Amino acid sequence: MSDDTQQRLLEAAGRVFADRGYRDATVREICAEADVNLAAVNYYFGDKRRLYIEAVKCAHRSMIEQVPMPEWPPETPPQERLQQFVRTLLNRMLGEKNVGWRPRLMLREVIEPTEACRELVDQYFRPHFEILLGILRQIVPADTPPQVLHQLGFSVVGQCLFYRVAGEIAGMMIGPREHAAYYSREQLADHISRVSLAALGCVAPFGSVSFARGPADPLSTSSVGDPAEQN
Amino acid sequence: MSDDTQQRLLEAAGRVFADRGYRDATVREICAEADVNLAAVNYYFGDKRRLYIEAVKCAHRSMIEQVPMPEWPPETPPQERLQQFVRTLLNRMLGEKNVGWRPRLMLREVIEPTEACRELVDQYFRPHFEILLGILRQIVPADTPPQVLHQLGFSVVGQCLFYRVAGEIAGMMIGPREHAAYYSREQLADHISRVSLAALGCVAPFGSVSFARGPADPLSTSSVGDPAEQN
DNA sequence: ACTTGTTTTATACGGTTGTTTGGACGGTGG
DNA sequence: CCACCGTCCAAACAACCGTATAAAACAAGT
Repeated sequence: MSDDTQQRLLEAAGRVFADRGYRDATVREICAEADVNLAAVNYYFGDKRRLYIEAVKCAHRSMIEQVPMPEWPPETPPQERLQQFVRTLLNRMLGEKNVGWRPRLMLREVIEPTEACRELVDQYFRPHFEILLGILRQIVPADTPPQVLHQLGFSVVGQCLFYRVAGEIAGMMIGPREHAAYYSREQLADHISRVSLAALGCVAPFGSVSFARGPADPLSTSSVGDPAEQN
Repeated sequence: MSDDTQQRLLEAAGRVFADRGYRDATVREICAEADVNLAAVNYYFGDKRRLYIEAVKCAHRSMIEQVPMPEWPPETPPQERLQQFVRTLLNRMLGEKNVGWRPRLMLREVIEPTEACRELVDQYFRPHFEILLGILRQIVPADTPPQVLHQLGFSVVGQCLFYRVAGEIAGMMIGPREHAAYYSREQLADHISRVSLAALGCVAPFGSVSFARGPADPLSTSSVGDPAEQN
């Protein structure tokens, strides 16, 4: 039964690559973690590089089925879809309880793409980005140029990615108490959804007060009126 | 004069560490780049790790004076300040013409903080974040809770950070033509400012047309959006 | 039981790494 | 002139890396 050791090797490789990086991770440590012989990596994958590539593929494959995208009934309003999309995205990026190494491994691939990257883009990132674009298309005017739509998508994704990339730094800046009280995944997802929907004009903006008394701008006066928020 | 070789060593270390990573960068390559003897790193810094720490400090120190924050006259409207802040942030993150290694080095430190990190937070990130918070405070209502303000700041920073972290992937997804046409720093800064200001209610939101003439949408008034709810 | 093919093991090899060392060089004060 | 001191250099060191190999263990068909 080679399937067992091969699978165990893939998972151990994913873990070690994720928190040591490609060069820092040694095949010896990976094999020790997987409890297989040192030569197994050469026997099954031939190479450290090919082991890495397969580990990345395996990681993203099992992450898809771990946190699947929600299925919406056809009449679900786009605002609700966006909110749930953000929630799912954040859950994937921050990782589930004991598989936190998977998103970390993918993040490394995002920051400096290797050979495993193109497949990751085609099979993982682009399909999900298309879902997001589909949601946004239902919200913005029909004549919105595609590049604007794309950058809107990147704005949503970027807000989520921030807490994966700089979460530790953010925690340092606000202190542990505020972090513990206001940075759960649900709270973050709610905030990001609200910012995005406000930018899209679906919910009330954050600073409507100073907007109400701003300079007479034909664009802004004709837009969203004022949801009675006069604090 | 040791000061010369020491400084040259620091800069070369910054460059090599930035695009090779800590472990991948060899002291041999650093010394070759700096055109000094291999033993110099041990003579001046004692250790590879301490050389790295000093290189990070040196990098962020010289980056501050490279792209300074704009000085605003006291009556500058916060909208304009935010726009220029985003522009500066983006310029720093994507790097100036021939010093692109500095932000890359700092990004590595953000993603997995080491010993040099706390100093970076105290001297670099927090002061600039405070500037951003000061701008936002002038826009949102006075009774906005601090944690909401902080997360608004993170939403702005996150949108910028995205193009530093995932810029390559983004380029893969949209194709080289759209990237060349719409992803200059000025265009990205304008987009991010517009999204942020729209979320804050300072400019018209993106979906105002479809929002204004759309069917009486129950969501925008009752379900998701009503700002009466407080978390 | 013997052969055949697959999987696992122990061990070895060449190369690269960070670090150390002993001394050469070149000014400076006595 | 000489000893001194900070700086630099070439060479070497021990440790560890990825990879290769040959033999052992195993499974299964005949």
